[in-house]
Formats: sequence, structure tokens, C-alpha cells
Amino acid sequence: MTTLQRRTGIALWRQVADQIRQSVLSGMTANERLPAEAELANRFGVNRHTVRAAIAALEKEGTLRAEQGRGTFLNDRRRLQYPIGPRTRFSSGLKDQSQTRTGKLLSSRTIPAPPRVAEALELPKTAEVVELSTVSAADGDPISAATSWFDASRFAAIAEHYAETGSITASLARLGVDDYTRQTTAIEARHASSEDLDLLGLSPGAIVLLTRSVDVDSAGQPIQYGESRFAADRIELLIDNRAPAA
Amino acid sequence: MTTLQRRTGIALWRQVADQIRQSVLSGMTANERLPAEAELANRFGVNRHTVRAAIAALEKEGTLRAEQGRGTFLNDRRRLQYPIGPRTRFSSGLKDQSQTRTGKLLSSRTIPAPPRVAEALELPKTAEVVELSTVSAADGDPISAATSWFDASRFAAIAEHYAETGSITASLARLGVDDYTRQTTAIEARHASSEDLDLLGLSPGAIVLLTRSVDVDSAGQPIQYGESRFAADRIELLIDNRAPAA
DNA sequence: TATGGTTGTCTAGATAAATAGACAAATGAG
DNA sequence: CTCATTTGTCTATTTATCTAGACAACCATA
Repeated sequence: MTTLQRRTGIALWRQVADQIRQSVLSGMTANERLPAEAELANRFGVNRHTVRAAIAALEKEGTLRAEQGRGTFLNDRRRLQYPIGPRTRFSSGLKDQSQTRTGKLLSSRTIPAPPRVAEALELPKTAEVVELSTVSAADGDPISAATSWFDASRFAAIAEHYAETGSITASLARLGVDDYTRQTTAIEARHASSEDLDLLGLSPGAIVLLTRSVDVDSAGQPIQYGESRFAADRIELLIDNRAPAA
Repeated sequence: MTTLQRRTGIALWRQVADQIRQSVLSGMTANERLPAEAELANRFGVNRHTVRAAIAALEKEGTLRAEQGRGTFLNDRRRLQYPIGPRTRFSSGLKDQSQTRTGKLLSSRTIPAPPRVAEALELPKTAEVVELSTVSAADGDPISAATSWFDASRFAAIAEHYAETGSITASLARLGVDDYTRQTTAIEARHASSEDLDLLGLSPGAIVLLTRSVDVDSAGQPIQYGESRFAADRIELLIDNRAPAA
């Protein structure tokens, strides 16, 4: 039994909200009615007002809707699966699960390569790189915020291409990279920074999945190093070893 | 700039603790001194007592140590890399990064297969499965808590073998599975449940990486479905496509 | 239309978190 | 030893959060 804890720095109503999301909603289908506030209060051992605060938060984030006199209902919000493998690409990976994918360029600049970037791209420490900050969305919902780095001597114009196409794959194609594959992906989880809260439209305390990835061209030369933050409540990462690299 | 937020259900001292972990400690080396409490309070725009509460929490989780008159210092705690690929195994994956690995059996039982388990293992809905609850540790630090399911008709005795060996791979080998590979791994991130807080020795509000994985034998038959929770502040998941399956 | 069940709103009091200020205790350097 | 710097402890006040209870508003349906 998952007992709630006090004096932990996390308000009870927020713990209740997390519990409802995890244990109550997990066994429910879209548009199903939740137990009444009074029953939830009883089940979690808290006051009804605390449950109401939790429900208000879940309603604000779009998970639930409360209707006076009728009850509180689960909205339809499935978690997208984002595939990660040798041929990881944002747009094609979500193809089956969403109607529209957009990539928006927030900013770009050319800077001396930070140490971890130079290492990942196998560039000398003095090299310059192009840094892109982007936000990607599926069906209008922001899915990920990413920062990507490219060798400036080879991909100086990538920002302009990305601004036009909204796609890394398309931008690289214009610059002569007909194909590339994912070399490594490291995955961490953290609390979202306030900047990412804003970019991804999350509520405070939300979790992001952070991936750090290296892509290589067909010659095995690293061409992109990227750090992406995914809204953990909207997406899961899927590693499928069944489909071998084409 | 990462501004702290109020009325979010997350206490300020906890937000400060997260900020210190992320932005202050990230650029520091082991045993380095942190800025003084007064300076941190000034930097984050909160009272010194709030910073002290944050430091107390980080000290309790082992990240820092405070010494009266001298300052507060960063403890040595690197994040382990847990590789995920076609040949994912707990013990061998952490071999280079730790001295000892242990696997402890918490409980086991034979139950009718829950729907998602039956689906993953390609069993009929009426099938029975063995459910193992385990905790794995590296060098004494708990790394992951896992729940695993096996076809009861094929692996009835796996609990006993695991209790003896502390290893899934070794237990399966005793039951005639000489080799197996990882078929799929889905990754999510969540707040740790109070049970996992306990099992993994985490402080409230901590994040876990949740993996749901299917392993298949050499004939392609699913043999294990598992749900593992990793302490996100101690580990990162690494997908490396460079090493092809042997 | 009457009734039971549900969410919405209000008041009041108790507990936890945050701010403010003062001073003690330990450390290291001059 | 003296002094500036740092962490540790204490009191007091204000602001959030949580509990408790009552009742209104709305809905479905008998």
C-alpha cells in the first residue's frame, strides 16, 4: 500500500494527484468516471478538500474533467511511444500515433564547442559548432525541447534549413547527408527546469526524460550531438530490438 | 534563469535542493566546497533557513556533507551507466563500474497472469505466472527494484534458483535457458512510490526510471516480462548501437 | 417532482513551511 | 590570541497547506 507522507516538502494534494494518476487512472479507460471525491478522500486518508486540490491540478494539466452533479471523468490522453534505435528520427517515429508533427527553431548560434560536445562529435577542442534550440510537437502538443550541436565547418547553414523544413533529417539531406544512424543514446530523468516547464507546457514538479545522443553518417563520422528533454507524462521511450537496421 | 515557484505543492526548500543538485553541483568535482549558505540564499532569493533545509535533505541522501566552521562539501557519487541493448543483463552491464553486485529476492508468488503480462509473454489469458519482486545493488547501494513475471508452467522453480544465485541469468540457465535476448524496452519516468523510496533508499520526491522489458529465448519465445525501477539520481540508461549482438 | 448522489463554495481552526533576526560554536589564517 | 568566515541553534511572525463542517448547485432517475 502506498501511504502518503508528510513533512517531505511535497504537499499532500500533490502526492494525491500523483497517486491518482498512477494507481487510480491506470486501470481506467477514457471517459470513465472516477470514484467520488468523498471516496477518494477516504481511500487516501485525507480531507476531501485535499482531494479537490489534487483533482484541480489534474484538471489543469488536462488529465481529468470535473462536472458538477455528474462526477469527474478521465480524459483521453494516451502516452505516445517514441522509438529509439539505430534509425531514430523524430518525425517518422511518431508517424502512426499523431496527425501532424512540427519542429520550431527557437534560436541558433555558432560558438566554440563545449568540452562534452567536442568529445561527442570527435572534434578538436578549438572547433566551432552550430547550436540549435528547438521544440517539437505532435498534434499541437509540445513533446520535446532539444538542443543540438553540429560541426560548424561542415553544417554552417543548418539553422536556416531547419527553420524552413522543421526537420533535422530534411536539413541534413540538403547539406549532403543522405543517411545517418543513431550511435548512442544515454537516458536520464530529472525535474523539469522552469525553462522546460514553459517550453513544454508542464506544471511545476513535472518530470522530463533527458536523452543525450550521437548520430553518425554512413562513413561513421559523428555529425550531430543532441540533448532532448521529453515530457515524461506524455511520452515513453521505446527500444525495439526486433527491427534490425535496414 | 531558473526561477523558483511558490504555491506549487512543492516546498521551496525541496526546489532549492533540486536546483543545487542540478546547477550548482553539476560543475563541481568531488570534495569541492559549495558556496556559503548565505550566498546560496542570496542567489536563489530565499531565506538562509530554506537553504539549510535543502542542504539537510541533500546531506541525508548522501550527496553533501556540512562541517561547522568549514563549509559544505560535495561527496563523491558518480552516476552509473546501465547499458540497454539486445544482450541486456544486470550483472554484466555494471561489471566495469562496480565491485560487487547483489540481487535479493523480496517475495515470490504464483498468480493468474495480469492482462499486460499475459500479452507480453504471449500466454493465454487464463495462464498462471510466477511473480518475483527483487532488489539489485552495486557496491551495497541499491540500484533497482524490479518485478518480473515468468510462465509458471515452464519456470515454476525460478524463485528458489533466484534466491540462491541472486541472478536471473543464472536461474534461467539452471532451467534450461542457455541464452536469451532483450526484445523490447519501454522507458518512462515517474516520482518514486513510497514503497520504492524505501527499497531504494531515496528521499521523498525522488525520480525513478521505469523500464518495462520483454526477453525472448533463442527460439524467439518470450520468457520474461519485467518492470524495473531505477534510482534516477544514481544511474542513467545507455543505449549503444555500436556493439552488434554477438 | 422528489430524492440521493455528486461537485462547488464558504467559514473557521490547526499544522507545516518560509521569513526575519540574533547569537553560539567551530574553523583557519594572520 | 584575535578576527573574519562559516555552520548550528533559537525565538518570533507571516504565509501556505490541511482538516472540519455546513450548505448550495447540479444531475440522473424513480
